[in-house]
Amino acid sequence: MATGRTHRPATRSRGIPEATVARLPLYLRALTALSERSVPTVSSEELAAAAGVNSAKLRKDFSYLGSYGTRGVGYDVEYLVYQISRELGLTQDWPVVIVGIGNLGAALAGYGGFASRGFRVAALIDADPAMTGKPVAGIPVQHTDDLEKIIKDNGVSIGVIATPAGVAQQVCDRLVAAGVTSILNFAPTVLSVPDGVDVRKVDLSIELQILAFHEQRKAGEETPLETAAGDGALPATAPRGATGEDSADQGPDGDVPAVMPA
Amino acid sequence: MATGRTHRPATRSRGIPEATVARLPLYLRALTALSERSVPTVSSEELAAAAGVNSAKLRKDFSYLGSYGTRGVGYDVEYLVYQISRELGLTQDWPVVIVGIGNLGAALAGYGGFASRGFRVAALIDADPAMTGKPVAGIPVQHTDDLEKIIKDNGVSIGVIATPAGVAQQVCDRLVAAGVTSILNFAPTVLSVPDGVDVRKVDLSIELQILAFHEQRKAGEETPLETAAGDGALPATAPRGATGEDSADQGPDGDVPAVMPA
DNA sequence: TCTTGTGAAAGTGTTCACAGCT
DNA sequence: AGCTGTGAACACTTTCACAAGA
Repeated sequence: MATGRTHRPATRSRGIPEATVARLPLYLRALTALSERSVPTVSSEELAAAAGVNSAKLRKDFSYLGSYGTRGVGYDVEYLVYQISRELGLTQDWPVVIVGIGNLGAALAGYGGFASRGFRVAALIDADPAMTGKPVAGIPVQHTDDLEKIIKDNGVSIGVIATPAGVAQQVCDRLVAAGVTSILNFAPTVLSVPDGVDVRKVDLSIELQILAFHEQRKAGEETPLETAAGDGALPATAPRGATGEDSADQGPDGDVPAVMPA
Repeated sequence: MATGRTHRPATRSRGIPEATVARLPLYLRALTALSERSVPTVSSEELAAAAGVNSAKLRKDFSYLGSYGTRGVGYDVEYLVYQISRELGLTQDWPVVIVGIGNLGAALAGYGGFASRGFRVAALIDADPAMTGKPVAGIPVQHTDDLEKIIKDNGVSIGVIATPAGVAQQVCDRLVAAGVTSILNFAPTVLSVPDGVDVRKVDLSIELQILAFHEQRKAGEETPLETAAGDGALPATAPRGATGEDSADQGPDGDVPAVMPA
C-alpha cells in the first residue's frame, strides 16, 4: 500500500456526491444554451433531456444543491445557471498553465471551451528552447526553467499536462512543489501526487479501448455460440508464454473465459 | 448515454462490470511496460501500484476474466497481456475515422497512442474543401461528401468526432447511418444515437470544471463570502432561501485521483 | 510460506414512486 | 393539475478478510 493513506472515513459532511459534481457541468451547458435562447424556466424533464440524463437523477442531483425549483413550474434558468456556477467555483477566475506545447498542447491552448467558463490560459510552458517566445494561440511559450516562477507569479492552482509520458511525472512534481493542487493529465501515465492534490486524466487510447471492448461484444452477440461444455478450457493452470501465440484467433472468439469456473 | 435501456438479455453472468472494463486498459498499459522490461511475473500488489489502483480491486477485476494467476506467485506478464488484449478486442485491427480536422483533430491524427494498440486511422474527414487532399500526420484529408463511402470501403465501426459542437449531431447521424456503432465524441455537446450505438465523450471543459469544484473546496475554509450582493442579474422571481448556510465544510477531502466512467 | 480468488460487508450511485407544494 | 423534492428500494462498486492452493 505504498503510502499510508488510510482512506477517508467519508466525512458525512454536506458534501455533494462525486457523480453529481461530474454532471453539474453538463447541466450548466444545457442551461446556458436555454439562457441564450431566453427561455425563462425549464422542467426537470426538459432539462434532463437536453443534458442527456433522466429526470429523476437530475432532480436528485439538484436536491443536493438546495431547493432551487418551484413545484408545479420548474426551474428558473438564470437562477440555476448562477447557482451551479457558484457551486462549481466558476464565479471566480482560474488561471491555468498548460505544460507541453506539442500538437495536443497547442490544440488545447486554442480550444475555445477553455476560455469560456472562468478558465484563463495564464501561460504555455515547453521544454524545447526553440519554442520559447513563439506565440501559440496568441500566447508566447515560456521555457520550463521558469515554471516555478510562472506558477507563483500568476497564482496558478490548476495545471494541464500535455507532455510525453516519460516526463509527465517530473513535470507533475514540479507543478505540485510550486503550488498547483489540481492537475488535468493528458499524458498516458499514472501520476502519483501527495494527498490534497487532485488529478483527473484524459486518455484517448483508453477511451478507444473501452469502445473496442463493446464493439467486439456487438459483433459476437447474435450467435449464442455455446462455448460448449467439455471445455474447461484454457490452461486453468500454469499460464505459459503466449507472446507470439499463433495469433490466428481474430474472429468471434467464442470462448470468453468470463465467469467463474468454480 | 447511449445504450441506456434494452440491454443485455440479462442472462446472468458472462458480463464484465463496466467499471472493470474501464480499468483493463490501465492494467494493460502497466503490463506492457513490464513486458518491455522483460519482467516475467508480477504480483497483484505490484501491478496495482503501477496501475494506480489497490490490489484487492485488481484481483477482483481479474477474477471476472478468469483465473489467470498462480497462488503464491503472481501473474505471468505475457500471458496476462494476451488475455486482456483479447478481452478488449485488441487482437484485431480497428480502422477509425476522425471527422473534423481542426487543431484538435490534427492532434488526434498524430497521436501515437492511437496507432499503438490495434487502432489504425483509416481516414481523416473534414468539411472544408480547402483541406481536401492536404496531408495531416501523413494522411490526406478527405471531404465530408465522401463520408459514407469512406466508412463502407474501410469497414469502419469506430468514429471520432472532433468537429465544432454545432455540426456534431449531424456528423454523428451520418456516421451511424453509414454503419458506425461506436463514437468517441470530443465536441462539447450531447449526442443522441439509436440503441446499440455506444458513445463516449471527452470534454475538456467539464474536466476543468470538476477540478475547479474541488479546488474551491480546498480554498474554502475561511469566508464563503457572497460577492453576489449586487448581482442584479438574478430574476426577482427566484426562489428564496438560497445562500444561507453552506460553508461548514471542513473535511480535508483527500480524494481519489483519476478515473471516472462516463 | 506467500499470493490469489472470492464470499460477504460496506459504500456509492440510480431509479422508483409518491408526498407535498404551487 | 403539474412538477419538485425525497425516502426507500434496488443496483453497482469497492473493500475486507480469509480460505484455498502453489
